[in-house]
Order: sequence, then structure tokens, then C-alpha cells
Amino acid sequence: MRPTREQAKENRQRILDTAARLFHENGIHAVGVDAVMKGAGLTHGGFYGHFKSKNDLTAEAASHAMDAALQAFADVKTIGDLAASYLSAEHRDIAGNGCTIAALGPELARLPEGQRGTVSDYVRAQIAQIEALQAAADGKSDRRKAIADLSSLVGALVMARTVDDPQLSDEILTETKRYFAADAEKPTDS
Amino acid sequence: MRPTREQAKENRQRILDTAARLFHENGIHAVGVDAVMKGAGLTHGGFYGHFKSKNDLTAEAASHAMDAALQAFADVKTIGDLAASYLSAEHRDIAGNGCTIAALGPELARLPEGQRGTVSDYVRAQIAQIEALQAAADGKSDRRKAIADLSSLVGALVMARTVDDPQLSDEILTETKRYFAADAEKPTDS
DNA sequence: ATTATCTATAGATCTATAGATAATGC
DNA sequence: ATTATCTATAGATCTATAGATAATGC
Repeated sequence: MRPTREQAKENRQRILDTAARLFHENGIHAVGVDAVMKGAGLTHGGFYGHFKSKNDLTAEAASHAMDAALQAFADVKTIGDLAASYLSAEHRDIAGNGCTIAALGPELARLPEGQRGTVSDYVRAQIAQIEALQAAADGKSDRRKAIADLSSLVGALVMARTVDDPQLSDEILTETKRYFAADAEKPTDS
Repeated sequence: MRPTREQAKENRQRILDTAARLFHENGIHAVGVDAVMKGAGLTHGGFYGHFKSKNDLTAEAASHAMDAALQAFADVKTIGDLAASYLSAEHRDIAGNGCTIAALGPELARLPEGQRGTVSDYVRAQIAQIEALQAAADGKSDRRKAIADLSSLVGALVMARTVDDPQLSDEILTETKRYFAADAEKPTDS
């Protein structure tokens, strides 16, 4: 019954993957250690061989999820592509492997410093990505606009998920995407 | 020990006020019926005389909080004022009586339809308010831009709260506010 | 022999209910 | 008599720990 050292590491990774997905889908508070271990195909007592506590898992799973989210949006070529991907109905409806800020922002915000994982680095990376897309489009980057654009993406996704009128939800996604598309066609005003 | 009919109604209102504040500050899942009743100065057994269940309270408290949030931002005259107020350090640091979407959006999003309170109406009211401010400024309203602007406000606040680097948090608030201020000076492009 | 996992359980917390209490309201 | 509130507790759930188990790794 005892796995090899390598299998044990794989098990630890699977616990992180499972925790990240379940936390995004249901919220950190709503997911017990029991559910995470069950999702990873293990019994919950074994958890404490891999992590010191649920708090410990929370920080690691959040960082793990943000790494994955960065990769998921890494291959876009323009800001319009980023908006189309970030504000897709799929991203709205399947939070499990999407943006951590949009899924867990308020809940992470209540955790003590040092337990939020690499959230500042994640936001810095997203801002830098948008600046790079700006530079690729017209040779200049505008950090202020990058921050405002990122805010729009995050806010639109949060609102589209929260609202319980599907038509309003679709409108928020579609109109925000169109706003980005229209913005890209305008002459630079920065 | 039994209060008058009027006092009982006041007690019910105080339970709603307390629940709304505690939910915004700590999250719905993190606040028990016990803590709500204690905060309202009552014992937790008495709760079920006022509400059928915690789910019932959740929906009512969320609606109650969104009404209060609408009033809190009702007296602004321009979009710049709205951004200055919504993106103030005070609103970031004191979530208790602030915007419900920014504090509880992802958690509300996971609740079944019909238990999220009046969240769609709340978002519609916020969009309408921004359209009215646009019309007051230059005679036209642009719903698409209103949605994108509201998204920016919500997203910037969520990010500023989530990030654990105070400097980055301040930058997100300040730069997004400046973006709104700069935008107001430009000739209409809609 | 070491160690990753499992079984079993302790202790805390949370929702909800039952019955008692005591002052209001008819 | 009615009813808002309180006391006490049942039942479920959640975090964490202790000790047993059995296969790996030296």
C-alpha cells in the first residue's frame, strides 16, 4: 500500500490540483480537507503527511492555481484576444481552472498577509502581460491603462458570475469585450 | 423579557444590519448564526423566530446590504466623484458597509438562483446610475461604456483588497481613479 | 528501518430544534 | 393567551492527531 517516493510526490501534486479546483469552484471555506483528499483519491487522514494544516494548503494551492491561470492566458497575441478568452462564457461557467482573483479574490483578501500565496506577483504579471500586448500593438505601453483594463476584465467576470439574470450576464461579457475591441481600433490616446 | 411588537421588528432589522456587516467583513461561510445573534445582542436560539434558516437570512441580508450600498453612492455628481468614492482607501479597508459585489460576488455566485437576493437589480441600478452621470456630463449616455466603467470599478477594488503589497494596492486604486479623471476630460468618443 | 497512507477518534464548531420563561396584547 | 426570547441539546461537519499497516528503500 505504500507508494514509491515518486508516487508520493505525484500524490502531493494531485492534492494541490484538486484543492485548487475545488477551492475555485466552491470557495475555500466550503471545501474541507476531507473533500480534497477524497477528490485526490486518498483518505483524509493522510493529508497531514503532506501539509502542516489546511491554512498551509490554502497558500500553496492558491499559488499553484495562479501559476496555472497565468499559463492559460499566456498565448494570446492581442488585448482583444485576451478579453475574448478571459470574458468567454466558458471562463464564466467553469471557474475551476480560471482566474484566481475573480474566483477567490474577496476570500483571499480576508486571509492574513503571507497566507494569500503569490497574489501580488500574479497581479504584477497580469499587468506586465497587458503592457507587453500594448507595446506589441503600437510600440508604446501605458501602465495606467493596463491597470484599468485588467480591472475591467476582473470586474466584468465577477459581475457576470454573480448576477442571476443570464441575459444581463451575457450582456456584461459581450459589451465589455466589444469595448476592448473598439478601443483597439482607436488611435492611441496615451 | 419579551419585547414589544415594535421592538421585535427593530431586533429583526438589527439582525439584518449585523449579518450584512459581518458577511461583508468575513464572508458568509465564515460567519455563524451564533455570531450574528451575538453581534445583535441576542442569543442564537432566538434567531429561528425571525428567519427560517441561515439561507433565508443570507438572501435577505444580501438584498439589505445592496440597498444600503446604493444609497452610499447615490449623491455623487460625476463619474470622477463616483470613482474617487468607490476607489477610496476607506472603501478598500472597511468592507462592512461597502459594495456587495466586491465583497461577496464570488461567494454569492455559488449560491443557487433565487438565493442571491436582488443582485441583478443592484447591478442594473449601478449601470443606470453611471449612464445618468454620463448624460449629465455631456448629454449622451453610452451603456457599453457604463458597463466597462462599472467593471473597472469593481475589478480595481477587488484587486486592491486581494493584493498583499500595500504599494501595489494603492497604485491600483490611484491609477484607476486617474484613468477615470483623464477619461472625463477627453472629448466624447462614443 | 523508514514512511506514506489508512482507520478511528477527539475536540471544536455550526445549524437547527424543543421546551421553558416572562412580559406584552387582546 | 400569545409570542419573542432564552437555555439546553441533538446531530452533522470539520480540523487535527494517534496509532496501526504494509510496501519501499537502504
